[in-house]
Amino acid sequence: MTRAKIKIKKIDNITARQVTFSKRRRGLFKKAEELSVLCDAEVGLIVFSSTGKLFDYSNARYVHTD
Amino acid sequence: MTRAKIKIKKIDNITARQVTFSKRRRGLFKKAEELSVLCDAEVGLIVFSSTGKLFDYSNARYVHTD
DNA sequence: AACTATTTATAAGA
DNA sequence: TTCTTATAAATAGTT
Repeated sequence: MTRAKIKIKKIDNITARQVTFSKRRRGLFKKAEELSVLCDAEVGLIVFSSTGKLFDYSNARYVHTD
Repeated sequence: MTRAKIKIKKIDNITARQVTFSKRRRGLFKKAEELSVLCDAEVGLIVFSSTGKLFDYSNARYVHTD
């Protein structure tokens, strides 16, 4: 996606994989929040890194329609 | 983000909001899948549009560590 | 639904 | 891990 185009396949090198995870995780959560705000949508996002660390986001509002 | 930079605030016009929702929802789900593949992460994503329509993604593998 | 000018995300490197 | 930067990707406004 930048200096060089990459293939979407598991990154073998552990260090490189962790670096990419940090960068893309941030981007993903940012996009998730933008979608919820711009479009008045409810979004829930859960990510576990390959080392088992949890990251999550939600803007859920508890609503019932009945 | 493109022809013009936008503010991240709720889009008032319903039609415009739906169009943006469709475009950005696709982008978000694509990014979610890319993260899971590239970084061997587990990702769960749930989105409800403002009209209550559900969209979800998960690559979860059921694992236990004990 | 397609187009395209621009913004944004990001791979590689420092 | 944080910054830089060149380039790929996403997307706002338009048609």
